[in-house]
Amino acid sequence: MEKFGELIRKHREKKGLPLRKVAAELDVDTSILSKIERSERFATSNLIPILSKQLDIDFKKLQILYLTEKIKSEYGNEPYLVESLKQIIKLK
Amino acid sequence: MEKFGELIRKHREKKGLPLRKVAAELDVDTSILSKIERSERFATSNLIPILSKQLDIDFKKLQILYLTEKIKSEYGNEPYLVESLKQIIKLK
DNA sequence: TATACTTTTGATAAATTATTCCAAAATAAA
DNA sequence: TTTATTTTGGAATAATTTATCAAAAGTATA
Repeated sequence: MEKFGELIRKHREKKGLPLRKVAAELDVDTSILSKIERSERFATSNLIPILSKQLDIDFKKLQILYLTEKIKSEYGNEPYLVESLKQIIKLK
Repeated sequence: MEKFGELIRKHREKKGLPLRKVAAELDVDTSILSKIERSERFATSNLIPILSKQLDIDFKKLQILYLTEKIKSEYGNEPYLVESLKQIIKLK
């Protein structure tokens, strides 16, 4: 599966926007966006809708990608994770 | 669904153990265990196996309960959470 | 009631983790 | 080369989580 960072980089480059410009819209330092695009760190959740809009990426797609990576990185090693996730889905 | 804290309290009382005793096994202050039992805070994940053993609670059951509550509290309000969880399950 | 014991509460502290900022180095484009 | 962009790493900051402690409240029993 395509990574979050790769996706936004791809879209940013397609639009010919420099990190500098997009980072300004997000109100973060260029270095932070650079790290996000290279998966060196996670975006904060408030950035998702802005990225979606600025880069014309479907919000649902971006949000799912974001959550998937975040939760996997945080809980990926926990035993019985899948069972737990199924439980959460059932309860929703 | 029964809460994590309720479950361990139920088992602790069934065994007639004071908070003090179980807290000592967990190497935490009594007040912390009290708060965990009343769902005022989460257990740390290293406590789960100890609780399981000391209180004769099935580890799988306890772990799933723990993860379920933790993830729900952290991500419960995120849009497309269910879709994301399904994605994670699929990838596993 | 008095005593001992257990549990709860809340405030503060400590520790951990996440995030940001900055500057210099590296890379790419003009 | 020059200019702009991107990457990198470290230091600083902020935010969150977790722990500690002491006092108050509650419970049980003599």
